[in-house]
Amino acid sequence: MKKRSPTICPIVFSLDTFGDTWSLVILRDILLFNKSHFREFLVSKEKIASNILSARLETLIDNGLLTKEADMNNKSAAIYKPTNKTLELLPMILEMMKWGVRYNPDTDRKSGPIMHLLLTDPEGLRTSVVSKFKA
Amino acid sequence: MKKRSPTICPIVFSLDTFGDTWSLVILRDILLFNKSHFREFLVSKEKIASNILSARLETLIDNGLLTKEADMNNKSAAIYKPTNKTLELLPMILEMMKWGVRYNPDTDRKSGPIMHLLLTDPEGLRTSVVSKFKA
DNA sequence: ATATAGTGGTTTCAAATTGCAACCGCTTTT
DNA sequence: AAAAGCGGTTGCAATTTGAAACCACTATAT
Repeated sequence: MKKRSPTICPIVFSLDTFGDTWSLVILRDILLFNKSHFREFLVSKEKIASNILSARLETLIDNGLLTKEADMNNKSAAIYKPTNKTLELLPMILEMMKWGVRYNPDTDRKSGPIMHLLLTDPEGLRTSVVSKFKA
Repeated sequence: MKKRSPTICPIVFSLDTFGDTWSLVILRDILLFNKSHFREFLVSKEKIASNILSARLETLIDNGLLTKEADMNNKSAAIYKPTNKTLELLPMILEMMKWGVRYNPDTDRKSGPIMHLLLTDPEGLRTSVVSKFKA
């Protein structure tokens, strides 16, 4: 993943931190779809390649957005979790989703409680995601 | 710029629409720094190459985020303007900026009224940007 | 204990994208 | 008539991506 030099612009900083094709897809899977394992990220509809996934997880950890810890139930398994830095990204992610729903005619509006909450009570959705990981 | 297939996910839709390395930098220059000409985008600190700029402007127009019109003061000049679709992206952009300011120690917090407004009255900042283009 | 399947990856390599630099045609200014 | 401004395009090398195969280790089933 390409990097620009240190920037004074908050937008560019954000783009350099998570603004590639895959990082937000991974964070979505973690924050909204309760995924935490390498293999789970591989099977999402967007079909990320395992080498790319590996690289992105590494930069997300380097950027302080994810932690990696051992799964105590399975020595060969790793668990990826969001940090506070990532949870504080939720307002932006929810605004992005609102915009996406508004302009993407293919949006899956009905299925699942997430889309419904997004449109009726986004702040409630945010706090419920946060509390899921603060627990 | 790479594209994924039609998606039901609002996040992926957003990423496919403006989620590359340069689109939000261009939109920032237009929305916040009052730029509208090709040459103006070229001289921003991030140093976008002219061929890439050309390609991005084209996809932004194709995606309905920009319009291109002739500059009546100069036959060889073009003016790029944001659409409503872009103005509705401001909530997301402002949340992205808030997060960037919070986590980027290099952020230029003092200079210019934008950073001050972002932290004290983001909604006022949003409406002032909108009215700038609705006028 | 032995084989099978699950886990988190790495390696290889071709194809696509990016980025730099030079160049271009048209218009406006001097 | 010359020079500078405008919005680009072209050519090409370097980087990044993506698909597929492969791998070492762990856990499970027989």
